Amino acid sequence: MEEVILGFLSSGAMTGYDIKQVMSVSTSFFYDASYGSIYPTLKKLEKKGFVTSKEVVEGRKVKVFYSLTDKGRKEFLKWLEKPSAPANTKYEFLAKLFFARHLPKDRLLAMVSRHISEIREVLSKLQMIEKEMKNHADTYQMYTLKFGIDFFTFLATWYENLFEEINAGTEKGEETGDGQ
Amino acid sequence: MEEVILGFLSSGAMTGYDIKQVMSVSTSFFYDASYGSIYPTLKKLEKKGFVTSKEVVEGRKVKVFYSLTDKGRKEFLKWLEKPSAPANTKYEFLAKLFFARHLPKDRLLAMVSRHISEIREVLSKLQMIEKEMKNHADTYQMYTLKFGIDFFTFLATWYENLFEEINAGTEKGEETGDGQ
DNA sequence: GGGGACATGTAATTGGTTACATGATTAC
DNA sequence: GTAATCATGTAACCAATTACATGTCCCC
Repeated sequence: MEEVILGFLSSGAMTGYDIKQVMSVSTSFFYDASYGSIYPTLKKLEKKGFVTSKEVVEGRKVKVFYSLTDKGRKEFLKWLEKPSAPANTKYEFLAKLFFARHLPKDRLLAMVSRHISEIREVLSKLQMIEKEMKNHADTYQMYTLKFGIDFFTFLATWYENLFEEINAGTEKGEETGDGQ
Repeated sequence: MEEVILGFLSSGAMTGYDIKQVMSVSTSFFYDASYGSIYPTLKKLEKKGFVTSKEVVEGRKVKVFYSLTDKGRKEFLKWLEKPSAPANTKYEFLAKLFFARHLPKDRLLAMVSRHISEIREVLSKLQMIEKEMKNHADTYQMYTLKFGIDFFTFLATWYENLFEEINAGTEKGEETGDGQ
């Protein structure tokens, strides 16, 4: 988290609020944070000397802008090159699929199709963002968006296949639900 | 987490150690936990009345077996049908890709290929598990494994494409690295 | 004057990890 | 006899969320 915030600040001073806004339209599908995490993290980063804050008065409102220090930039670049595991732990829906033998098939099918429509929702949101971002985002930011779109497309088709397979099983009259 | 443990117990009494073992060969790529999480969770579940424990003496060793109560089974089934978001937050490598403009391209390419080989490692591990599991896992457990294999295959090909695209860009002599 | 977006923050709690501590059993 | 794995657990710590608290600005 700390490093991601440094990353956002690497293209200029921002407020905590700004960071949250930018996150929610650019990285939220693979990296998100709440205000309750962002603000304290910024203070922590300041204490560590990775960022500096500047209060800017706008009318009678005071905004707090944070900017990277050299030390902070170094820290960020160090993080950037550090290898990171492909681990993608905690996918709740899949955990449910793992235990799906305890569910009657009609309920399971309902769950799967619900999941598919949620995936499709995210997908269309990402596609809208992609259109808006085109031009004023850099190549790599577009790649990550592309990843999101490709990934959720993969998910949608995967679960559509799953639906068909389960459905085919049902028609043949397999065992369903939880007798225990 | 609590519910996943209930899920494991739904097919019979197990020790905390057993749960961890089974997890690591069946769900670890989408759901994992440490002993320091499993044991306290089991005690918590017992306090809530979702499981009961039984100490079984084996030689001079004492194993603690946990089993589901009716209340626990109900809780588990309730969880199973509750909708869960497709959110897959915190994918560190993608966050790094998002900020990759700060990296010289050769370093980025090295990172990507490193990531690809880590993905391939997970993939071959999953394929081995699939062979072992075939027959003594149920349909749905095989589906989740299949998901893992398909997902990591997707990742590998996606990043291989990315590698080629970045590489093509380099050859044309694009801007590289971080001047700041 | 009320609702929504702007803007900043704290406190309580949750959910987990890592490291530590301990001891038995098995296999070499 | 010693290393690996089996087996259980606790304490310290950490990262992050939710809920709360406060207030401004702007538009209808």
